[in-house]
Order: sequence, then structure tokens, then C-alpha cells
Amino acid sequence: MDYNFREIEQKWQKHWKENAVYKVLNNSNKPKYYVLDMFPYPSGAGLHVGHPLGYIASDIYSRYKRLQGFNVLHPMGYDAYGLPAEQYAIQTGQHPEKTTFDNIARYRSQMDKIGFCYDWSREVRTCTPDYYKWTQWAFLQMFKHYYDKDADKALPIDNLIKIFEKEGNAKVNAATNFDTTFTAAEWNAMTDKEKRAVLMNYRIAYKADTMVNWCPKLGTVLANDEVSDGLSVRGGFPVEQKVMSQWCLRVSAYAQRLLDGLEKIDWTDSLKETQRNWIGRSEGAEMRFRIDGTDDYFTVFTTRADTTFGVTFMVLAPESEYVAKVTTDKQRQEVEKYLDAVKRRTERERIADRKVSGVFSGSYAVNPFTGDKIPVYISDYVLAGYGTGAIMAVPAHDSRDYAFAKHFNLPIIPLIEGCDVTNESYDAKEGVMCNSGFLNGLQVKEAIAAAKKYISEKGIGKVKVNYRLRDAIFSRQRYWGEPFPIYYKDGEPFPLDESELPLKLPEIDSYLPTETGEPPLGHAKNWNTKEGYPLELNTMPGFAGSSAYYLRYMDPTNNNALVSKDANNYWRNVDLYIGGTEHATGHLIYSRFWNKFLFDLGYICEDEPFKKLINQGMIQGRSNFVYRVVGTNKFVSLGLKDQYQTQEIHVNVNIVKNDILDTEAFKNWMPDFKNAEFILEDGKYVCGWAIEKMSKSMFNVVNPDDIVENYGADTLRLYEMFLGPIEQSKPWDTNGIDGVHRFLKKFWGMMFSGDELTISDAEPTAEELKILHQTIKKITFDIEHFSYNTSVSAFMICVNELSRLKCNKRAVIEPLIILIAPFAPHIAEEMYHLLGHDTTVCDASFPICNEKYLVENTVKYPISFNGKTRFTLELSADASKEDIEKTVLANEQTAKFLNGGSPKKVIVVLGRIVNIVI
RNA sequence: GCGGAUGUGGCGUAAUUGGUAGCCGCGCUAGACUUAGGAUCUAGUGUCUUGCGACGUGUGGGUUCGAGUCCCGUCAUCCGCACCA
Repeated sequence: MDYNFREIEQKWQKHWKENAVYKVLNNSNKPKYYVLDMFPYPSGAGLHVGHPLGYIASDIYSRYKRLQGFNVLHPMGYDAYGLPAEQYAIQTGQHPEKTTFDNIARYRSQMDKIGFCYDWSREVRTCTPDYYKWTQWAFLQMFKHYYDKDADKALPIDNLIKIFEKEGNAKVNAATNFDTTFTAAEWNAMTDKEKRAVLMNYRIAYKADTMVNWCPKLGTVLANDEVSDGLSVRGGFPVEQKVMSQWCLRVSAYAQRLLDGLEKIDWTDSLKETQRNWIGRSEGAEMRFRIDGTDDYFTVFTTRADTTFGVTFMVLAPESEYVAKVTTDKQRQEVEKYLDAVKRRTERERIADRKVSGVFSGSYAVNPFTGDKIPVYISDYVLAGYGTGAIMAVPAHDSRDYAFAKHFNLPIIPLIEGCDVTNESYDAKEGVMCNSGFLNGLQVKEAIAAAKKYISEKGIGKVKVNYRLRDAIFSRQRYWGEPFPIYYKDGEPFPLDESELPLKLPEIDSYLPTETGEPPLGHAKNWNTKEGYPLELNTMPGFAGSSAYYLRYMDPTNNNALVSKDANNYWRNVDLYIGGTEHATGHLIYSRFWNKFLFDLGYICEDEPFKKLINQGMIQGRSNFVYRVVGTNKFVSLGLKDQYQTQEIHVNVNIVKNDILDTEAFKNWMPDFKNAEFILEDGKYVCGWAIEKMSKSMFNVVNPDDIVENYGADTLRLYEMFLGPIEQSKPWDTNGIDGVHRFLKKFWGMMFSGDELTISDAEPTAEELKILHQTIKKITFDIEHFSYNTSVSAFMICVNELSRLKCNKRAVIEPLIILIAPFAPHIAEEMYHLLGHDTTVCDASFPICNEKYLVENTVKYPISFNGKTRFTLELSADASKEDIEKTVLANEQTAKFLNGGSPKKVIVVLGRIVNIVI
């Protein structure tokens, strides 16, 4: 009987759907296991063959865990808010919801064809009010909480108000940029408006004037992770720095916990390292420098307090608020000229062109260690966003300061014995200090500690840990996102009441900014509260909806909570999360932050959302080329192309097989090629190839639907896994797919002889059992280690060997079917059914390896010499002592080891050689 | 510059974790069955050599009886961060 995969797959997909086979309940005696895929943004292009890679891997693991008796939560949904749908709406006027839902339908049908075991009853879409109600709810919680550094958690802002009323803010240790101290009396004397302004500095979701990444082309601000090399990640448009009043999330308050949390989760080292870099912890000191001739100070952050004796000038970032204070009248014109020039450069230009520039402010600062007067400069090599936006410059030991000093001819004082700073700075933290007063003679590391101690003791500054991680800019001037549950009264923001959620996204006529430059929501009619107060016009960014979606799957229809306590206590957090590395510094930071915040408030029971994370590699495209003889309509095969002058043309990979062009299909592919002629080699047209990104323009997009149509979903699933290790990026190459398809046919054929189903109930032989149990052992090990490519190989070997033995015994084939079910569920289901079962294969139990069938007929003998295992001899299990000794003498390795001499004695204990005496 | 990862046949990869390098698959070669083959089956397929045999895991050293695997250096590719003080 032929392996009719089309019929089998349709039949079982229908059965699974109709019987809700993969529906999961929130209560079970079984242990839970939560397997999650990063939900996709449904783009208009649909899924290509690379997208399901991670989904297949997680599906295999889900099915495996289920077969092992776990209650497995394996949901799927859509990250439905996003720029492309909105850009499309601007171009076509079509409502982004329409496009998004159409795309979702397409995604769903593509996914369904692959036979995933998602519990679709739990589907979430971030753009539906039922869902974003909880995104808005979380935002309100963030608005109503502040971060207490002593408690090291988020606490209600009401608590803070009580403290202010009782004792002011002097003892409050909270995450804030607010540095004014007030007493209880001062607080109580403030107007409500003043109080709200103060509190805004403490809220975890707060509105502030901040330097933002403004993308004029997209008409919106972007978060740091949405900008790369001064260009927007989406669209690649230039981004500039600009001060705007924006909603922000105080992610930085969680920097240390986000860092510490990495220790207890099972992610790859490289991903953890990426997050550590992004968080960017650095230990140092904050130091105050007095501005000469005034009582004013400014503060710098440094990790090299030990080099303070070598500070020969100071530098401020152009955007620093100190700039105005230190600029003297004499220098004003020049400073303004410089600031203007800096302002006009985009971030991108600033990065591209790093030649030294700067201007003297006219003021001097006083070095707190030496009392020397040192000039204060302004330069764009100092970033406003990091530390305090001001630095102490140590040209001898910092390459950037060095370049600046050389350019402006400023003094360079070496501080480490024997270092040579005539041509470059000495940046290494090694050596013995000199020219450094009380630090002389110390090693650099000792000096850093001593200098920090001195700074604290003398009140010059304090020891400080700085993080690169910035607060997340949380507003976007776009339409297609979650509305903020915020309204304005006298220009001041107020939160809506939780009972008013969800605040639904209104319909608008135009998706462009308003004429007055307001975001698109400015077009909405009646965009007010009941009382007539205007609502916030910004919407939330893409990461808002994806930050807690994993919690919502636990309890997707709950109208009273994001997730009920019971559901959360049962499912806890994600055991296995699979997705791409591109979210390393975006989603994976934000959702950890979001989760920790909800954890602080006691709504959820786990501090980290994703216990284990696997990054599937990217699937690149494998493009094919034809070679057109220049100026003709002749196409020459790859091997002969050097004899002509040719032009390389991308050809649709779907009309090429094994790099051989289907010439007829080529003629029909495009009108231009209708009369194409071919110069063949060996009667074939051989195409060239290259690995490129999978994209329409390269004609190398392979659609999973086509593979399913031609080979079946099971073949697609197996082949994607067979391609190589899951974490590795690799090109898609349909060429090898016949191999796994053949394997499935062979596997199918094991149950038939001709068209007749032939299953024997005979006892399996020892050899058959050994093959089976070896395979069980190998597959179990491989699945546990996510080594699916070797699993597929193991299946192939197993089926080859059993076919060779013509094994058609139920006792062998049935466990094998269950073993293979996670990988190729449709064929397994059908075969399981043919064996007479009326339950589905996913209710079976995963086979367990019985070691007794694996007993080797050889035994390994480790050979020790002088107490150290030297090598291993492999002998037949029933070898006698004499056999062993004889083998030892005859063994080439042993002979080499013994260096030609013969052993006086071979000591054998319990049939095991433990020592050889020469 | 800092950090992470990877280098094995024509190609994708594997190697019981220090023990016969190249499993499995693609491709290729030959053969069988076929009107036919882009179907199926069988055998072969790292390189050099007629052969015996020698060489062989980017590269150079080292440790070891034994190294793809461990150590030191070096080259190449990919990724992350980057005027971060």
C-alpha cells in the first residue's frame, strides 16, 4: 500500500480539530510542562519555510512530554500590533485590523497544515480588547508603583506619599532621577499639582522630558533596541536625538535584578552575555568637581578613580544641563556655534564620523585631589545619556581623552610607572601608580579601591554602580497600538480607573499625524473621558503586548484578572521557550522586567518568566542563478558559462531541482524568457547557487505549503529537523528532502506486504529488541538534548536495520510508532490506528529503554598502569583470563605502551584488567 | 576595541564526551528491474597510490600510549556591544 500522505494528514488534522485532542485543562494530577514559541507578528508575506523551524522543535518537545505523562501547555497567538500593518494602512487606507486579521488567517492555515499540537482555544491576539485590557492594566499598576531600593521591589506609590507626609524624602531610597530633598513640612505645603509633579519622578511608568530616538520618517519615537547604527530597525530610516515629553518605564530600576536573574535561568551563554552587555553594569565612583570661582559643582562618573591625579581637563556632553552654567560670556558665541553644529548632525553621522571636535567653555574646574585648575570643554564624544553626561578626562590612560588632548594640545600626565604615552594612551588596568600622591606605589587595582575610599571619606563623592540600561521609552506617535489609560486635566496626566478598562482603540479616518502634528489618535472623534477630558494621543509600543502574553495563555478568557492565582500557581512559568536571538535586547528584557514587576506586586508566583530558552537558527535562502549570454536570449549552463560573456540572473528556486533547471517551466516563468534558448551540458541546464537572505527579490522563498503539498507535513517536519542542529543558522536546501521522504515510505512499508496489512504477533528476536531499545535510548537522549537532527538519523538507521531483517512484529513496530509520533505525528497516528487502536497516539506512553536488551557481547577493559587508566581493551564478554592476557600481549596499543617489553604480570580482578606489571 | 560562537569529504552533518574520524542523508559512480525514470532496489564513494601503504578534522606548537575532542599561539568566518568614561 502506498504511503498516501495527503489523505492521512488531512484525515488526522481534521480528527484532532474535531475532537479537540490538544485541548489542555488547568487542572490535572499530572505534572505540568509549559512549552512556548515566540508568537509571530503576522506579516503580509506569510510564513516561509524558515519560520516553522522553532515551532516544529517545540511541537516535538510538547508531544514528547505529553507522551511522558505531562500535562503540557503549548499555546500559540499573534503579536498583532505593529508598524507594517499601519504603514500599509497609510498607503491603502485599509484598516490595520483588517490586514492583520487576514494575515493571521493565512498564518493559521499554514500552521495547521504542518500539524502542530497547539491548544488553539487559548489563542491570544495582542490587538483585541480582551487582551489589551491587561496590557493597560499593567501600565496602570506601573503608574501606581515606585521602586524601593531598600525593599528591592516595587511598592505602592500611596506608601511613598505616607512617608513624604511623615518625614519628607530624605530617607527614601527609591529609583528616581529626582535629587531635591524636602521635609515633611515642605511636602505638606506643596499644592496637589506640585505633589503630582514630584511623584511623577518616582512612578515606574512615568512621563518625562527625555532625550529620545525620533524617527521623522516613521513619525514616531523608538526604543533603543529598535534603533541600530542610527537607523530604525523597521524600515531603516534615519533616527535623530530629540528631547520630548514621553511615557517611560523605569526598567533601569530592575537592572541589577535582571542581571542577577540570568544566573538562575538556563539560556545560552551568548544570549546571557548579550543581555549582560545591554544592561552594562560598571562599578565606579561619582565625584563632584567644583566649578572654579563659584560654589557650583558638577558630578562625573568614573570607573578609574585611581587616575584622578591625571585629570587635566573636563568634558561635558553638548546636551548636558551644566553647559549653560559653565559657558562664560566670552566663549558663548563659540559654544553656541558648536552646539548648533552638533545638533544638526544625525546620530548616524555622529557614529560614522568620529573625528575629534569640541569647544572650550571658558570655565575651569578644580581637581579635588590636587586642587589644580583644569579647563572644562564641551564635546560630543561624551554621551548625555550615560553616567552624568560629564567626564573627568585622563588623557594618559583613556584613548578618547588622549585623542582629545592631542587635538587641543592639553597636558598628558602619565600615572603608571614605566608606561609610554608619547604615541598612545595606556588603557590597561595594570602596573604601579606614580605621580599620584597618596596612591603612589600601589597596584592599579589597589589604587582604585583606595581612591574610592578616599572619595567617600572626604565627601568628594560616593561609590556608585552605573548601568547602561536605559528606561524604556513607552509611547509611540502611532495609531495601531494599545491606547494609554490616561487622560489630561489642565495638561496634567491622570490615570483612568481600572473599571474603565479596556479603553478601546477608536476608529479614525486617517492614519497620518494631524495637521497640528498630533499623533493619529488626534483624528479620533470623542476621544475623551465621560467628563470630557481629552485622552492620551500616544499609543504603546510593540513590546507592550508581548511582555506578559505567556501569562495570559494560562487563563486566556479570564475577565477579572490577567491570570488567576490558581492558573498561575499551576502553570507557574515557561519551562521551555523557543525563539530567535533577535529579541535578546528587546522582548526578552522587557518581559523579564514586566514579569518581575508583577511578581513584586504578588500577582504571579515566579520571578523569571522563561526557565529554559533555545534560540533556533535563522534559515537562509539558497538562491539559484541562470547565466544569460549578454545581449541574447540564450542561457548557458553553469559549467560552460566561462566560455561566454554572461549576466547572472536570479531564477525562481521552485523551478529548479537539485540545481537542474526545468527549462520548460523557466520559459513560462516570465514573459521575457518565453523564447529562451539553452546551452546545455550533458543534456541538462545546471544552475549556479548562493546563500542569501530568504526574500522575494531573490526568488529563493520556499513556502512550507508547497513542501507539504509535494512531500507531506511529516516529511517537512522531519526534514527541517534533519537539516542540522536547531540552534545553528543554515540555508534551506530542498535537495536533501527525498532522503527523509524515502525513509517515511520505508517506515510505512514495514506494515505492508503489497497492499496487505501484515503485522505479526510473534515474539521479537534478541537482535530486533536490541535495535529497538538502542533506538529508544538514543531518541530519548537526543530529544532531551534537543538534538533532533541525530534523532532523525537514529530513526533511519533503525528502520533500515529492521527492514533488512524484514521485521513486521507488532512488539517492535508499535513502540517505534510512538517513538516517532512527536516528529511525524500524522503517519504515526495512522499506523497506530491500523494496529487496531481507537485512541490517538498522543495518549500512548513513550517507550522506555530496557537496558537488558542492550547487553553488549563485548566488555571494555580499562587498563591501568601506575594507578592511572591508560587505555581500554574491548574483548568478548566471555573471555577467560588467559584470553585477556593473550590479547593484552597481542594488542598493538599495548605493545606500543609497553615499549617492546613483555609484562611480568597482568592483574585481572573480576574479569577486569586493573594493572600491568612490567 | 570588548565579549560570544564556529571551522571535519563535493554538500548538510555525526563521533559513545580523550579511544578504529567521517554515522545518517544529499550528490556522484556502477549494476538490477523497467517502454521510460526526477520511481524502486543492490554495491561503491575522504585524499594520494596500480598496489602495499601513506596522509587526513583551518593552521603552528604542546600534554598523552592515544587528540576532531584538552592546553598555548595563530588565521578565517559569523553574531552581540561599542566615543559606556
